Amino acid sequence: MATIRDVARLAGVSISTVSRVLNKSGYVNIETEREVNKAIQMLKYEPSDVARGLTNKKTRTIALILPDIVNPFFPELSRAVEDVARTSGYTVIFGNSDGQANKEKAYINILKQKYISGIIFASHNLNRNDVEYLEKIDIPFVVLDRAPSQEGCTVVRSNNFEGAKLAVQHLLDAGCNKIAHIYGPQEINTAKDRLIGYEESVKNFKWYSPTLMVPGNFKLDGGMNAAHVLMERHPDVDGIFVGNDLMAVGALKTLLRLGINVPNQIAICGFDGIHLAEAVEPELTTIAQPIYEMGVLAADLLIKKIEGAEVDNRIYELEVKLVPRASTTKCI
Amino acid sequence: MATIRDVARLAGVSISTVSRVLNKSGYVNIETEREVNKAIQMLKYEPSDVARGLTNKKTRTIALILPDIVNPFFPELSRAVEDVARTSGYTVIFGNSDGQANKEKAYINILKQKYISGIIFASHNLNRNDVEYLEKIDIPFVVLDRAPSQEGCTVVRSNNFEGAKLAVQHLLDAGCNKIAHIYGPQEINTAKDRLIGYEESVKNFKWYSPTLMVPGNFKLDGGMNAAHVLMERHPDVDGIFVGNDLMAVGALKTLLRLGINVPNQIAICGFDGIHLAEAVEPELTTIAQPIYEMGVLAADLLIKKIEGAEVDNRIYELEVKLVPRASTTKCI
DNA sequence: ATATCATGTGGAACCGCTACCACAGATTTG
DNA sequence: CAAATCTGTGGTAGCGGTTCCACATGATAT
Repeated sequence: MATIRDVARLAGVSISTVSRVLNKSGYVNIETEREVNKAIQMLKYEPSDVARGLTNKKTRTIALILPDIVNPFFPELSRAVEDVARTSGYTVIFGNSDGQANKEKAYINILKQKYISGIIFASHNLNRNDVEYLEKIDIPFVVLDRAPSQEGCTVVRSNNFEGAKLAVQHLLDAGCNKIAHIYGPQEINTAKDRLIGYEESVKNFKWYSPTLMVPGNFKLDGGMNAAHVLMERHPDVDGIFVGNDLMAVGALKTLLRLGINVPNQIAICGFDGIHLAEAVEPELTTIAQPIYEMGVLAADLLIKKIEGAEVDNRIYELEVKLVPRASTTKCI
Repeated sequence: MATIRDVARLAGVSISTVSRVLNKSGYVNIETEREVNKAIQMLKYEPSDVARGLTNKKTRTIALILPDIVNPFFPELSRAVEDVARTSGYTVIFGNSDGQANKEKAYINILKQKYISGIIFASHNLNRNDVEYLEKIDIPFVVLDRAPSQEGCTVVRSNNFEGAKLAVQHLLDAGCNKIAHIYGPQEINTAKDRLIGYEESVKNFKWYSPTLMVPGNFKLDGGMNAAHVLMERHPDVDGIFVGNDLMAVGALKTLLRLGINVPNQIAICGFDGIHLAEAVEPELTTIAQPIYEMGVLAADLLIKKIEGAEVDNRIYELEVKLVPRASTTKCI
């Protein structure tokens, strides 16, 4: 591994000069620059990121902390982040927090020691303290989905409330007359917003009842169980808006097993827009979040912050989109 | 951020001594050690990984290069790698190569500059040159699934050949009398092994014909298309062994749409054991690879190599397991 | 009693790079 | 024409660690 000294020696200049051409900083004679570049080529020299990191306190590495990469929402998001990072010359470290605050804290610490350039938190548990700490140690960060109570964060998310209304409206348009909702853990903001959106949309219907809202855990089995509960409580529902696609697929399974025709007897609409929704039969209608775009935006914002550009510390809200598929297309 | 010097000053010793207690190297008086530790605690000191990296050429960071994290096989694998890494004090960088050799090369270069400690390649395109290069620059690595032609690599994979035989046998046991196979890209070793396993198992049956083998791309749509092709060619098949779960789910979709009863008219068996197989209805019988264990093993082996332990450069082959589910459980 | 060795500690070079400072000659400026 | 400014380059002090070497004791061996 050639070092900057080797290049300097070969080019017959000082290391300062090499550093200058490397960083395009300060004055360098065009001739000299050519010589240096020639030497760099000959030695196949590449500056050590680690040595740079030591002086700069920045390592062109960003971290992505998410609850669990196995949850199908996150791979696509990660892909987006990695794509942006790579093309911008960054590298990405990923960590699973399982939504546990201590794992997150531990990661923050490790990342600090590594002079990580910035962090993206996906649906996590940051609190005021964490935010203050991150600001104190001066690590730029962007939050996905969940806005810490404290203002002053850059947050990327999509419009869950409107999405929920969209879902209900779609089910109504599809001819449903009694629409239930399976909701996710209420500690999670997105789940809450979707629940509120549902409630708001249906509360004035005569058929509305609070018992139409059944809790789930945002996972497959949660959706399966919730659908069972729902069928016992309200055998007459003919439409279900499920808080996320994973649970919606679970609910679909339950209904199919019960011999219920989807969509003709009961229509289902999910939320998220993950690929899984297209894998099942009938394919799942869903309110699609622009997952990839969210990842891209988060990564872009983070990199802007890292590189010192002014970034509004506000909530960047992206629009969701109804994707109608077979699970809500009743055949007359 | 406290540095080692701060600790030394507070403890009233030299930085050499602090370094010694940090690394438990050399002699340190038990008293002194206590003092130093007290100072470390008081200052909340944590050594900088970057500075350490500069001297050690190692950064307690491993990289995981995979084709595409969006492919449902990889999140689980990644999770395993990250779990092991974290508990061993390592951090993981991940990169998507899309199976493109140039992206892989680019990553190797970047990782070298970052003094990465080691790399795990998942189903990638390493060739002799790459292997030689990695050995030359002395970066430990482990390969998943695909063994580069050159020997001397540590490879983790599962027994795809036996798995395929298991699948065929299971379909036969389930009462199938004409079994087709949808296979994956033959550049991929695993796909090839599974195809060979299939062929070997069925070639002596009178119903066997090479046209029972239909190509797919290891993706959902590939499975869908292949199933169509198959149904036109051989409307009388009553069992399909599909080269991976993703395509199997696609095939299942096609069959269901054609109004074919699965498993009664046609039974389906996939390969991989990804969660998706349980999300569909009927649930998919599959030959499960121990995905998580493979990740754990790969990470363990890599870390052993990094830390200088002797690791056999051989193929570590794990057993697959038949997981019978509804898609092959014919009702009489 | 002297040589040898295990124990304990500090000094300083070095890892590879950046950035500040100093210096010198060429150009501008007032 | 002296002063100020621009251009171009080299020297060197860090960044925060690790590690080798030197040195001082007290204990053990010969």
